[in-house]
Amino acid sequence: MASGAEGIVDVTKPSPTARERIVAGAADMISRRGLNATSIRETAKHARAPLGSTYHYFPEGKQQLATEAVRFTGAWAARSLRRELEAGPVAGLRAFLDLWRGIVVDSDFRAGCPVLAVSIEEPPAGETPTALAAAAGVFEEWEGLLAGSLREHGVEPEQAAQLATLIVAAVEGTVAMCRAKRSTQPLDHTAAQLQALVLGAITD
Amino acid sequence: MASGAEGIVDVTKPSPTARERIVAGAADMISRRGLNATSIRETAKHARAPLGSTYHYFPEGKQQLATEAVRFTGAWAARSLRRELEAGPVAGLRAFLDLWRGIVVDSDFRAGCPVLAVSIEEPPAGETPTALAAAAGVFEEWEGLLAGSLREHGVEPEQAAQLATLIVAAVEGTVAMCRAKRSTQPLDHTAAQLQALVLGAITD
DNA sequence: GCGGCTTTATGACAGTCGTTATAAAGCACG
DNA sequence: CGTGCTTTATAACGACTGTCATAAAGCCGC
Repeated sequence: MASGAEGIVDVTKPSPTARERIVAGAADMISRRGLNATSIRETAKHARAPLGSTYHYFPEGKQQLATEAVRFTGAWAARSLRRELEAGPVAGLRAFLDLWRGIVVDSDFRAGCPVLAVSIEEPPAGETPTALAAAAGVFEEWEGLLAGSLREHGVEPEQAAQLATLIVAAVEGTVAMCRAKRSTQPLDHTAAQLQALVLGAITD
Repeated sequence: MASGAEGIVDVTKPSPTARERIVAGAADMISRRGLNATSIRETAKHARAPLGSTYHYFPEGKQQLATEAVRFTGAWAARSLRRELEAGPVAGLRAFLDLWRGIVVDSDFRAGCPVLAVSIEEPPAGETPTALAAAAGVFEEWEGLLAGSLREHGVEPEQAAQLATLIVAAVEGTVAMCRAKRSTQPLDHTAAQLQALVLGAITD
């Protein structure tokens, strides 16, 4: 059975609740198949939870589940990013890259970023689904963390914001390219370029 | 009705055949909803072609249609890229960025890149769908064009290859971020950073 | 033990999906 | 006129979808 979710699940908690398992499993499945191809039935089965439970925990249905999956992944990456950024932007960048490299490699190039997957689903006319808004928020959180660290190391605010956007966008795009090519070479290329870029931007 | 396909269709050809309309429409729909959410029925309706015609022109079904849609988009972007790169890597980069900016803006942040959309669909166990392989080929073609131009302007081969990967990945990721945020600001950030990067890398 | 809440279980609804089969229509060529 | 090929039309197949309703089970504090 698909076992990629374990990479995202917080292993410090020994026995996650059924609700947490559903969210983590949904994040994993969305990162593999996209939002539309992820059915609530399989999500429940993947978490060994009954279908009824899904609508018990997420009464607003699929949108709510997707929204929580996006936020879950966002917080998971932000946690790691925040921790590693204490050692500076280069260390944070490396951690961010390694995080997604792990997802891609461990899944044999079958999983990626669920936030990206949700971002490229066409919203219904006239409205913005909560999951899409959550994806925008996650991107902003990641960018904010990176930009803040860059500023703390002497990068001008505007330059820091631009560079943070580039980092997040490049990593997301690179993960997708790695999946298509079934190779980590794009990640190697992007890592080298981004590291040199950050090194040249900071003042220490 | 959705009218984003016109941006991709070659307007120099006055009356595209039914087959071409189906492919262009499929590329547009995949760029909006992803591969799985794009049904053959709607693809046919979108191209004002009967469902039966779809299986007449694409006897291998959805995979074949997706493959041709990916290649179609890849060739369309490569054509523009090749033309603008004659004026140098900076001009090529700008054209590549503007190309996708147009898709995003004209669709009111509802469309993106179908190549990326196909790249993030989980392949069936053990095999690589032709559409996914086509996506990898398109990425490689775009990277090759950019890297070649960079080399012609004095960039070392390895550096050129890495920078080309970064450009393609960043643009793809940025387009997705623009859709989530419903804003072109990510593209502005990425454009500024990539332009400065290319300018600093070339020798003229 | 026992009400009252949370969670699970089961089944059904109307709809869409990819795909195939079969037949009708359009149409160029001799 | 007719023959043969391309294209369209229509219907059907089994499978899957999100969602909801309803009932059973589990489990808490009292």
